[in-house]
Amino acid sequence: MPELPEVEVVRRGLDRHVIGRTITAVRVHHPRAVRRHDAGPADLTARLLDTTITGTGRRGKYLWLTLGPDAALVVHLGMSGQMLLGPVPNENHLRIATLLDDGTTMSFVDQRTFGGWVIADMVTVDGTPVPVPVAHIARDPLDPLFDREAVVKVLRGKHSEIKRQLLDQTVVSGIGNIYADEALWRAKVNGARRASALSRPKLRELLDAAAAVMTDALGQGGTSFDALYVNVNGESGYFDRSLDAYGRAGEPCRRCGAVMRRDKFMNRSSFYCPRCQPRPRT
DNA sequence: TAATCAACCTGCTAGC
DNA sequence: TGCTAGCAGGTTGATT
Repeated sequence: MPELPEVEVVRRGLDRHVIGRTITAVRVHHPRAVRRHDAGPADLTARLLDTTITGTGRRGKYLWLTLGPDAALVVHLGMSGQMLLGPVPNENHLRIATLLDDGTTMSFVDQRTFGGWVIADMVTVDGTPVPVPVAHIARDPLDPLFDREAVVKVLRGKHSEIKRQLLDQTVVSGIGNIYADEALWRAKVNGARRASALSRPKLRELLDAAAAVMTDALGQGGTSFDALYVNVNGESGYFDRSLDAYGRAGEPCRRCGAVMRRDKFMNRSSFYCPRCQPRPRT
C-alpha cells in the first residue's frame, strides 16, 4: 500500500522524466478517478491539454505536478494507485491516460479506485507553497521543516490511542498502517496506549522511529506485498523483506522471540509484540 | 471541539 | 463448481 516512501519513489521517478514535458492528449477512462475535481472530467482534460509540467512536489502521501506557479495536478494513489510512464500492462484498471510531447504515455492505474487526480490552485502554508487540497495536511517526518517538538506537543494533548494519532494526517503525515506498526515496534510502544499518557522522550523516540523506518524503506524502493505498488517503471520495492512487525502474526519477535500478535484496530489489523509492546491496562 | 465510525471500492481467499 | 462472506486500508463526511 502506498505510504510516504512509496509515494516519494513515484515522485522521484516522475521528477526525472516529466519536468519540461507538455501534455498533448488526455483521456479520462473512469470518472471516479477525478471525483474530487469538482468541475468534472471535461474541465480537468481541458486544463491539462497543452500545459507544461514545471516541477514535482509531495507532502505525506500526496504528490503533485506543478503546472506553472499557480496550479498543480494533485495525485493521491489511495490504496492501489500507480503512476506509470510507458506501456500499461493491464488496461482493465487504467483510469486516466495522458500523452507527453516526447511520445511518452503517463497513466494513472488504480484497481480499487480510492486514488485520484485533481487540479488545484497553490496556496502558501507556513511559508511553503502547496496545492489547496493538501493545505490541511501536516508536514511529514522526512520534511526538512518537520517540527518534532510541535508534534510532540500536539500528541500530548490527544486523549485517544497513539496509533490513531499516527494515522491522522493532520497531526503527522505520510504514516499508514504498515509504517505505524513498524514505528511502534521500534519504539516499543503499544498502539492502543493513549497519546497523552506517553512521555515526551517516548514520543520523540516514536517520531524518530517513524522517520527512520520510512528512510530505510525509501532506500529499498518502498514496500510491496503484491503488484499493487510499483514505481513509474512498474517495478516493486523490497522493503517488505525487512518488516519487523506488519504481517508477522504468529512469528517470533525479532527482538525478544515472543510470538507476535495481531489485533483488530480501527477496522484494520495491528501487529505487535506482546512482550516488547504490552497492551495498556484497561 | 474532539473523537469515533461508516462508506467508498475491487480482487482475493476461505468456507460452505 | 459456484456462491457468499470477510478482508485489505486511506480519506472524508456524518455522528456522537
